Amino acid sequence: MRRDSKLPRSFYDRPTLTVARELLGKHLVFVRRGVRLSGKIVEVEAYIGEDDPACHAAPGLTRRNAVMYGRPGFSYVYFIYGMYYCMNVVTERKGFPAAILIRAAEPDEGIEKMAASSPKIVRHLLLSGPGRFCRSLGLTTSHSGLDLLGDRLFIEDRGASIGQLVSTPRIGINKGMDHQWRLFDGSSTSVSAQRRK
DNA sequence: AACACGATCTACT
DNA sequence: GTAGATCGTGTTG
Repeated sequence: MRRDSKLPRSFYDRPTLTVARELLGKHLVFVRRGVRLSGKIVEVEAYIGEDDPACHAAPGLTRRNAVMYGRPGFSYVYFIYGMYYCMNVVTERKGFPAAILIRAAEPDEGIEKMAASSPKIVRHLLLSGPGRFCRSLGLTTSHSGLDLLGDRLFIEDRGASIGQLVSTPRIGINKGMDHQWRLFDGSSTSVSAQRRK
């Protein structure tokens, strides 16, 4: 596709909620073994600073969350529950820990490859849910800390739009429930399971 | 060195 | 609706 549509560093170097809102409708691309795998982002969650109790940076700087304290526009992938990976996009200036969890996308390029990684998952749900998203794409902690302005993992603006912006509390956490920092496209059938308010 | 738990998903009742 | 899988990470001793 068009290489000039790759999002610039300045896109990520802004308030996290602004970046999160604008990430919806953009296409995330992962080049695996020279093959493009991609999907249109339809669901994200924002984790902002050490004062956000649900953010991995709440305990302060550690080996694991270090990339969140770095420059914006890098990937942060972590391992959870002994078997899943979750991918985030680092935002805001160097020194301020914040990131956006990619929770779901609508499969686009490389759907057959994704299906091979996640057999018996319906097409439109191959990238639905943070764990499945990484599983279907083949993303692991070895892909953490990658520059999203590089050629292996990046996000493109293809001018796509989303149906309807919806915000709810974040899922799967027991702290920081006072914020509506989960954003998704209410008209997409690829958004992860729980849709309650 | 030992321990409790987690930004999840699937299978099963 | 709920339990089980399965292990890196941060904390405590």
